[in-house]
Amino acid sequence: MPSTIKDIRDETGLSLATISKYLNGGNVLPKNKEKIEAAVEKLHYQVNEIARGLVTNSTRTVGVSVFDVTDVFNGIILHEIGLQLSHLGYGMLIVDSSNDQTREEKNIRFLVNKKVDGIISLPVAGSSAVLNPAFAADIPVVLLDRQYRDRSLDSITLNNREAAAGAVNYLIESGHKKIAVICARKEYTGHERYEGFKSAMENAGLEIRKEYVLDGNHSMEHGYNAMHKILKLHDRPTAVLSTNYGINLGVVMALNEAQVSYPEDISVVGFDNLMLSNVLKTQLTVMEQPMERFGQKGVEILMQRINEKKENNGSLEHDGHINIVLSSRMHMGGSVKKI
Amino acid sequence: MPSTIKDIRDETGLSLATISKYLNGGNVLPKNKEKIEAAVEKLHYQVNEIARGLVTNSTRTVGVSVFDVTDVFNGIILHEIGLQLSHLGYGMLIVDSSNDQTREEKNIRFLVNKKVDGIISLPVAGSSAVLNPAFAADIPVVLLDRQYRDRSLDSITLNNREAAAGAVNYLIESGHKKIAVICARKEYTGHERYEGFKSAMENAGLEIRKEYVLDGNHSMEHGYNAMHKILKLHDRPTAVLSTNYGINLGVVMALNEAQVSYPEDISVVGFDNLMLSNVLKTQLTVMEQPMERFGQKGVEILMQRINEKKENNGSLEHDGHINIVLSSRMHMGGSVKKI
DNA sequence: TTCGGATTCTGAATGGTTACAATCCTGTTT
DNA sequence: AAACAGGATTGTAACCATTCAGAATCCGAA
Repeated sequence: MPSTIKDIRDETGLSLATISKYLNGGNVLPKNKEKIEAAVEKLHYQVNEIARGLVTNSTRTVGVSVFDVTDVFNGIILHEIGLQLSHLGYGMLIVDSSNDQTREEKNIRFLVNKKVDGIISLPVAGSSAVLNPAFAADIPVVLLDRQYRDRSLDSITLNNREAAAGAVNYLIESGHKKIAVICARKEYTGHERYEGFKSAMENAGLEIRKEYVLDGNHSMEHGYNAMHKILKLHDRPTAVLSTNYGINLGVVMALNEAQVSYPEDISVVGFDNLMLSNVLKTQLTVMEQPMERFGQKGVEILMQRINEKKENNGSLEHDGHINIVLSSRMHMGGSVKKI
Repeated sequence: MPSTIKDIRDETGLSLATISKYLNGGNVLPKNKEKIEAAVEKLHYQVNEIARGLVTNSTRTVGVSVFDVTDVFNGIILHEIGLQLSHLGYGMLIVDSSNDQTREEKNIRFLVNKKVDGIISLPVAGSSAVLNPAFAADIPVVLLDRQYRDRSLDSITLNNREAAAGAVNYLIESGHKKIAVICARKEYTGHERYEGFKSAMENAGLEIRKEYVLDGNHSMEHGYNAMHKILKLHDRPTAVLSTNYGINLGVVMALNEAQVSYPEDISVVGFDNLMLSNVLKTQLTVMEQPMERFGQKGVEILMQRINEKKENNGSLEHDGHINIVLSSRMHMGGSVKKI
């Protein structure tokens, strides 16, 4: 039903090659250019991307694998990636692993089958072996937010350790010594941030008390429960570091519910603001991630790899990997008291 | 680099047609079956979906257009759609409109260009004209969550009016007469829910006071500000209806901050629970949407249309449209006081 | 031998791109 | 003025990986 390049040929009397050339930005005589344009207009012609993809061996589509679509963080990054890609005329095929590595493996295989030009992965974690099908097919991959411990790959991550350490140092400078952390050590970023917390405490010669380390996962629920536990301690810390947005939310809810106010009764430093910031009477002091930069840089590096591959005639090899480490910045709220 | 069906031919000595037939489930002699399987194994052959798509004129990909990827509601629905599609061997091409109709129009065009087999749209709103390219290309479309006012299309929606009316009736049965609503009348679901509120009030012969209708958008911020406004009224309502999850969040935060407790000081009925439910000491009574059903039904109806189209060999015509209206159910929390 | 069902093969088709050959055109040389 | 060089434009035909009618072949039974 939709018109093809052959209809344009019949309409203009030109050859397929000439039309194709013009459609791809080549030079043709002015009068032919007009003929083609008129025919395209008249027949509502649109290039068939599938057919084009078959011969050029490229789909102008990148696969994006996320560990959890329902996560706000993922949402924001997807948004930015989609924006960047659409500027470049690329589409994105999104697959969701629901934090399940088996699913992730299937998803990667699926993307490879769909012949995506590249893959951006916000990995579940675990082993980089899930990416093997992509490597076997010479499809460039860029990691976002998390890295693998067993293999070095192109990646964009946050300076998680420095960020957490910075937050802790700020608390220390403000006079705090008894500092608790609500964290998720088994998650990649959670682990890194805990390590940052730890080294800052150690550098300052401060004790890390066992009951001040509330380990769980990056969720509102964990933040809420952990904060309640902290409030019940006979020897309360004077400050708390929350290592994730979900945890922030839970912390604030628990504080409100217990009618404990910050920074008067306890100081809080969190990670990421998002919509929370619009609502609180006293804004939280948080380490902010440059969310949009994740998406932008991810697309940028991936495109670089895709182009390199084209120049190498399809072979994907380069020496070494690009690891971009984004800086967080401290957003000053009013949730830390000087003591 | 990856092996093609021709490599299988060279390996087995069979013809392309026979191999293709077997690969698509046809009958071949046992010895040939073995040969093919061995060759496939040896060469790691995978069908090239692009080439197959070119000739079968189907991509086994559906386009999903969402009004905002960063919205939790969208995230959950995407998750479910992805799950269903992957069971069927379909992929999803997600495009994000950021609540911008111009972008939505571009996105639809993009999906059409990518030759998706069908489109599921959680529309921004406005005019159904944005879908014209899809109709022109005979691509089936199913609407989720929202409908257009200017054209009837296949859709899955919630019984928004009944849901809101049910919530209000429950408040009325509990003895409330002064009921406020925090809503978003310019959004599709918000409008419907407000209408439900209105008719329930009118049926009960209750007055809708202007200062009890807090109109804005479906956001935490609006819920927060509106609740604060309500608390400042000299003649406070005894109950509040929140028409959206974001609003719920803001309402709870405002109440906590003002140290007004529910249901003692004021009763609250909301929409949707999500992670909020894990956290509150007193759970909110809410109208719950069957989120997963949106995704499931959406995929189901779309597949039905795709198959109908195949049977009609390529023509997309059917008499009438399917409108599935999902029922919400009331989740009893403890946020409503009998008075 | 013939018939007929099952299987296999041939070759066209899908909608484009692209290397290379052919043609056109203009300006320069003889 | 004719011949020619050479760059720009156009056309021819192969190719991409697959599917699918329809023709050809095979094989066992009658």
